Amino acid sequence: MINKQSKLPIYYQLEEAIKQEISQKGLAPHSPIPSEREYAEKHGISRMTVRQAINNLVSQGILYRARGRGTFISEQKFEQDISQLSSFSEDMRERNLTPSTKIIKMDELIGPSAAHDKLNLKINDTVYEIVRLRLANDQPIALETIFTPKKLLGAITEKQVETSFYQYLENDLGLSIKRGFQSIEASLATSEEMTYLQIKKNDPVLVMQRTSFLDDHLGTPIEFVKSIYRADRYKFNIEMNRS
Amino acid sequence: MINKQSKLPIYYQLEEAIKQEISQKGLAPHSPIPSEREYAEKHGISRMTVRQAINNLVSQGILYRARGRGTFISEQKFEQDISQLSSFSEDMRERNLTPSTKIIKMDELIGPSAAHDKLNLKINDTVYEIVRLRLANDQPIALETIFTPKKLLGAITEKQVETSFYQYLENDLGLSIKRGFQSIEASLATSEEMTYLQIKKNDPVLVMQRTSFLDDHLGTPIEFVKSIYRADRYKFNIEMNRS
DNA sequence: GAGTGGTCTAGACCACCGC
DNA sequence: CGGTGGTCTAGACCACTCG
Repeated sequence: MINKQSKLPIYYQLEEAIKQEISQKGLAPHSPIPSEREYAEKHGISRMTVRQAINNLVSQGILYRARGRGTFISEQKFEQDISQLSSFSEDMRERNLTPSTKIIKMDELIGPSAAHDKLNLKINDTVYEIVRLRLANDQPIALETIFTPKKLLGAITEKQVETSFYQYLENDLGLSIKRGFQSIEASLATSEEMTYLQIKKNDPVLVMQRTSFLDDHLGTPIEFVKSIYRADRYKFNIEMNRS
Repeated sequence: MINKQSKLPIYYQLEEAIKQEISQKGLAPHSPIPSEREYAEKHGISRMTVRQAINNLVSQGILYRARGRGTFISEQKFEQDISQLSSFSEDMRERNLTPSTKIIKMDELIGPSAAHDKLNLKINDTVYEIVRLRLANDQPIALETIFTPKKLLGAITEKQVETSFYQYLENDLGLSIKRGFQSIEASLATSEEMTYLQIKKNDPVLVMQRTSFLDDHLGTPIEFVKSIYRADRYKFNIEMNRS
């Protein structure tokens, strides 16, 4: 129900109410929901407020409108599922695998480097270099090298990067990641990579490089990471929109 | 200027006017634009209408708001640039390369197949199988096999798939593609692939598989394509949002 | 305190759809 | 035709930011 005294905006309460209504009644995709005027009258609110709630649900891909006909429930979930920038740990959990990590190396880099470039840093800024072997269900999947600026992280210990680096940034440091740019190519493993990943000469690997940026309207780069994935155990899945 | 007699909505005219204002005055990212009340008064329209225009520009990533401070211009382009589902031709042009195509094979498949599964078809539906070698600046880049349902395309000729298949679907058939789901993995080329791509044994390749869906609220699958890319000449670039 | 965006109201007219 | 979403108005009060 809508509570006009609540600190939460009415349109937001209505959004939640509509979402709940859909899941509770188990409404199927393409079933109509009540009209905007019905919602307005039922809750004693303005139609414009109803529209704001519905607009948000439409842009979340939960509803769609048809002029002259009504508002309907979208095809399930699909539209929300546009693939998100996700960490290795999140990715593995989504695949119903248990992620784990072995830290190989932790260093500090000073002076010019490719990472300084990618992270848009000055020459005398310090960069952490963290090399981790990532496993799923205890099987090696990827060898990952993270570069991240010391001035944004402060002091870090091995403990803090033993699990999800994104989780550390977001939950412990309160940094919010907005977007990432990544490239994916195929290659053959180097001998060091072969050792850690337990693969043979001429086994192909996927090389993913990513730069992630903060949600601070300056788009500050927060990490540059290069990951080598075993091609026999990993495949990228991406959902994309057109236009 | 805003024309209230125009058939175009006022908010849309204002959107265009603001975009033009930004590019004409060459306003830098993070500069403020006039307040909502200023726009309303200046054009003799309601503030809610101004808000609708600005909301649209915000969701297009052109502007951002800051409560109590104002509305500002976003960091250039970046936010709009979330990578789009694009065809080989579009992709190559974006990389300033000239795409071309050699058709290797055109067939019709009947009976059960992996493509029938991916395209959600019945057993006795006919599927076109089109194999094309894709080149950029006359260098072979990818070997591409498209599966697409005959019942949605009708009769097709080699001429029609000599250039961009997406362009053919969209411009000639008036079909609108909404989204695609793709996977990317690394592999070694088969001997047939090696021949067409002019690569050697043990040269790695990228294998991309994609299913594309129409914008028809049923999300009808319109193509399943498997492409083999030369790893030395091609790399996927993807921009993604988080949360 | 003055100005900003965030929310909300109670109407209105329109174009479109299906019967 | 009646009902729908699409657009628009002319106000209002709020929370927030900044000088």
